[in-house]
Amino acid sequence: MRKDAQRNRERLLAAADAMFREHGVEVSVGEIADAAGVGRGTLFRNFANKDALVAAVLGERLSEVLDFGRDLLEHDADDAEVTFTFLAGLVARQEENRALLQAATDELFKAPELQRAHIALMELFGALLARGKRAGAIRPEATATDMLMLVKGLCMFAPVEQPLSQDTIIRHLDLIRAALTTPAYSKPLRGRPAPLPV
Amino acid sequence: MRKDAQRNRERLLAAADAMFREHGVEVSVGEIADAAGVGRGTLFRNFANKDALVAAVLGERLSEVLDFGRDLLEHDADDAEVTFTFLAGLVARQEENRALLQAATDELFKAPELQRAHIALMELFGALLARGKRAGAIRPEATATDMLMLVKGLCMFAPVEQPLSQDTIIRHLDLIRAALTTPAYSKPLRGRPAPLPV
DNA sequence: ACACAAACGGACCAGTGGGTCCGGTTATGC
DNA sequence: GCATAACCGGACCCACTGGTCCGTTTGTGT
Repeated sequence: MRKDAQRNRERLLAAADAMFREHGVEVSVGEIADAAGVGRGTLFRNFANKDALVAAVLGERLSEVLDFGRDLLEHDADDAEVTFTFLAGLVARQEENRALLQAATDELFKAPELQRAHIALMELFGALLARGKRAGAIRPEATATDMLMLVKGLCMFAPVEQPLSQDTIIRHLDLIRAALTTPAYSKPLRGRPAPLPV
Repeated sequence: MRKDAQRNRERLLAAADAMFREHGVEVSVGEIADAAGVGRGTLFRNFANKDALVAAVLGERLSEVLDFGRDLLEHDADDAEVTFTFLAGLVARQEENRALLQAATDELFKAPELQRAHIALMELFGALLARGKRAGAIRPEATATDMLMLVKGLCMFAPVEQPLSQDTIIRHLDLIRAALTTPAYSKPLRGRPAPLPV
């Protein structure tokens, strides 16, 4: 592979990533190519079609999340809290990834590379929950799927163009906590009046 | 207003409703007009633009939900459970409305008619929760906004084309219940192994 | 029955999307 | 430094979208 080719591929990935974060996955391939400073032709030579590009970027993001979670699993000693530490961290950097997660349809996950990532993610969730359960902090019946649901709910809550307020995020994290926590460990939600407009 | 005009308007609303349910709010106006058996011109004479059509249908759906909730509020005596009865009912007919709810952006809610509906919805949520709290079943800090978040999370969980399995729905309802319920009232989630594929 | 406004519907428009193609350019092995 | 294949980029293509326009049809009041 010629090195200019590789450089262009990286530029494309970086540009796509940036555009997806900012404008959602709907941005046109043209805009991405422009942002990367290459022609459309180059884009399609590197990625068979737009979905392939999305999948590639999503794959990168997922592996970051996996790294983060595994690191936590290895170095965080607090069994009762790891899950929530993880979720908080996830959400902190989630604002950037919301667009991708929203685009993460089943269709996209047919790519074998992403399938592996997904399985790995579920295993990670399982491992985190297991520690919480061992400590008696997480309901024994809670599953990795539950956790995925809750996180997805947060990501999907609003369209990408409408960034989530800090308030919304905190509130949502509290809800997730309440849903997963064992009664003995449950803390009251932060009380706050409900603002009427969405 | 000529009566054929009115008939066409109703046909359009019905067709739009059906198409939105089945294919999501992305269907083109052309398809909607075709399904209604009228020309595009007729569509745009009744609704200034596509958003107006979506808003009109969404308004109808919302008012159904409001009716359902208010009825429950009036006739269901079980304070501790009304909220969950409502949610279960909502979700039962939610499969049909998911597309609309997913399309319910802030942009859309600028229509004053929808703004009123939204406020009414929040008041309904508030009233339902209030009864639960009175019975000690709902966490006192839970707000209408929380409830909206949880419901939205369920609706947004997957794209419209991918119908939610009964399993997913039940599971999600359990999570919502866990998140809103007071420890004293909490029941264990239905335990079920986590299927790996999304 | 008739006249006429109201309503119709589909041809049409401009804009935008993903994806292709090919004449020119550039890195690389010799 | 040269030949050559890999690689480039943007002009181009077609499908499709929301929205407009206008010649034709149709309901309705008299």
